[in-house]
Amino acid sequence: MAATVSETLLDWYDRHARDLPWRALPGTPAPEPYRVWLSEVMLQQTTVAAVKPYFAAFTKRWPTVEALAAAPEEDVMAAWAGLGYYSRARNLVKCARAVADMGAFPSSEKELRHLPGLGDYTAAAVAAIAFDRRAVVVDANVERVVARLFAIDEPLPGARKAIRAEADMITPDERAGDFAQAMMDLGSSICTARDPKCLLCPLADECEGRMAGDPARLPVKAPKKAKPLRKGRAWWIERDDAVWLVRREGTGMLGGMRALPDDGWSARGEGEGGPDGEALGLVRHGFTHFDLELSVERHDAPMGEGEWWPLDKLDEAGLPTLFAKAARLALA
DNA sequence: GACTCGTGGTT
DNA sequence: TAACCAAGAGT
Repeated sequence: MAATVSETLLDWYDRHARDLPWRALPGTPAPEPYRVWLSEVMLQQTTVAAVKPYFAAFTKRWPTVEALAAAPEEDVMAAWAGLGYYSRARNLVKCARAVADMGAFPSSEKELRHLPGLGDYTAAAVAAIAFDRRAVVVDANVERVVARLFAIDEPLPGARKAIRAEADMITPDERAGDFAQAMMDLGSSICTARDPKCLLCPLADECEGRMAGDPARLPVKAPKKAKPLRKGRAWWIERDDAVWLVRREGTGMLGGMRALPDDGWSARGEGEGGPDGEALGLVRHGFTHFDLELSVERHDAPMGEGEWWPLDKLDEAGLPTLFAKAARLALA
């Protein structure tokens, strides 16, 4: 009898699994749920290479979910600075505190799904990887592998329902966590978005997309809208070897993060004016749905509520990358 | 379903 | 180099 997709893939995973800091190698006990959850949240829309140093820093500073739950939110936000999608950090604290109150992470996908910051993907991933529960784990890798394996021509996001149904069909009752990670390893190393390495693929013989002749065209996606260019201004206010920093509003762009005072470019398309200062230069920064050209200007008087932050400790301020760039420009 | 929400690496 | 892309969630 021919091997099933999951058998073939798990056999491949046993031989080729990537060794990652948050992962147990095949055949060894599952990692602590805390580490699985933390890594999965960090990995949302974020590359493995970007996550590694943050995962190391977080687990060293906060070794348990209880430790993280006891941390001031401000410290967690600053530690997250540079990783992006800052609502993840806000929800990380909320979730840690909820779990600490519960006593432990719940083990079912349904209960996990109710925790802040855990959507369909992350709830399924934690249930499968940390608790060895059968769960259908669907991320962008799985979508791509399944769309090709079954030659699903319907464009995303409409195809999600069909993709999930096929993923459910091939998810095994045992080792669902390894199966999920195998699908993601396959998607990131072999069944890549562009130029898939079909000659190395363990599933090549049964891949309908490959048989159809052009697997790279799958999954079909709707064209993206062009990103507009917004312009804004930010002020570098320096006094006695310190700079004036503010904290941004709790939600929205870079919400809850320390920042330079600015003209409100994020809330509107254009800034709201403000005092003229000595021009220090322009910072270009790309966000998900627009590009920003930020004019950094020197000013002398504090603006709004904020704090004087010592320049020799600026690295610890937790500035998101946009403002870290602006600071670099001002100090150059 | 359509938008918002970061960043850095790859092609 | 501009475009594309990455272990998505919340509204």
